[in-house]
Amino acid sequence: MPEAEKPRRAYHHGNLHEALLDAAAALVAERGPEGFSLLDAARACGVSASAPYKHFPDKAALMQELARRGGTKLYDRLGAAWGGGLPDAPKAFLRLGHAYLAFAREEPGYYLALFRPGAQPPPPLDPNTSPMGAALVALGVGGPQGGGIALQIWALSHGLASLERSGQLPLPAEDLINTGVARLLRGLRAEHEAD
Amino acid sequence: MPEAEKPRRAYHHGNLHEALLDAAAALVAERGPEGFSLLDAARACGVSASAPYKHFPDKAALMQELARRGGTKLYDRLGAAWGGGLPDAPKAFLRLGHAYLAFAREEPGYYLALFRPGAQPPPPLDPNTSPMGAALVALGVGGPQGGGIALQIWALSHGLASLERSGQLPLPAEDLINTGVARLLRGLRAEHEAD
DNA sequence: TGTACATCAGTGAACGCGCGTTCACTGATGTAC
DNA sequence: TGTACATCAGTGAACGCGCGTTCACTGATGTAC
Repeated sequence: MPEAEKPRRAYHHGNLHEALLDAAAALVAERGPEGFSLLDAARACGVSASAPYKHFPDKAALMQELARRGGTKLYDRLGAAWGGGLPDAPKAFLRLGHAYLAFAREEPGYYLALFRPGAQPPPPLDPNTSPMGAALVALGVGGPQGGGIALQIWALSHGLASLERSGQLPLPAEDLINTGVARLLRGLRAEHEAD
Repeated sequence: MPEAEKPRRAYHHGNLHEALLDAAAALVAERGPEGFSLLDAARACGVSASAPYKHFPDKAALMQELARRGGTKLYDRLGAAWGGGLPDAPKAFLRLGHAYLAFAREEPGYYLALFRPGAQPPPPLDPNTSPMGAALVALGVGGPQGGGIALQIWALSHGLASLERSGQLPLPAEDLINTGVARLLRGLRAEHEAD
């Protein structure tokens, strides 16, 4: 295998579209949403300031696409984690929480882009705009079933991810997910047994 | 009462310092942290662009002060809500969750300033920088006691507040706090009974 | 009570900067014959 | 296989803008005598 340059990007860079999104995700992860510029992204790709306009109509469109992809990525992870709810709900919910946490950790750029303050507020649980809502609905666990247990697990995971990100959690988020989800489910079961 | 102009601000505006912080809080609530300029705040106060520099060394200092005050406000609310843990822990924890939610709703500017992404990550539970940590420690419920039950209630409240803010909650956050906190505590109790 | 003066919160003009965006262009790629 | 040409992803100079910040200033306030 002679000349084993993997990216092998030509003069035309090959894939500026993807490279810009990757760069934007990295910059958002570093500096927060709104904390980066299109020129930063272009510089990170080694390309002139006007090059991005061949791939996105403007900066907002790039951010939007970043959020859209973030939604898809999260959706995929959650769907895989849920695994049809097998072998039982507690195990599946636990995997859901961990997958959520892992996404926030491993894809901070997409995570922040997805939940950036000031983002257009999507209609509640519209599968096209609210990725977690879409995931929950698709998984059949969205809405008020179980008195909102899915939403509580979601909120717990989201809250833990957010607090961990800002360095305010003195205990491992993993452990808090484990016992937290177990407690929520146990509490729910106790309600039913009380009937 | 002749000339009943309440603010009665003189030429020297009276209290630009406070007015700037109020304006900043309102602007952050509208457009998110980083989404406003010092000139916007000055304009909102009907004052020239350079006037703020008589009260804050620079923009960052204003933001910092906003976050500091947000911390104090939250701390006060939570302390009052906890009420010494009376008459019992479940009721006190429930009030804590509701107080947290109310703060995010009624003081969105301070809430966002306090948890803005990219804020300097404070050392875990340092009472000087992590207001919720300070509150929990001061209340005697911080740290790993109860397997982190306080942290889970905090994360649940934070997650619900955050998701409500972005319009992704199809059920009332109040109800989800009520049943969520009850479930967490019931689950915790069940753990102890199993011993 | 009245005058002189220090204080200090405001003004407004000016600056340098980085950003988002445009535009005419250029050079590599891919297709038609 | 070779040439002609359309395509299109890049360049780089230029623009207008709002921002953060500075500076010398001005006018109201408060205190000393």
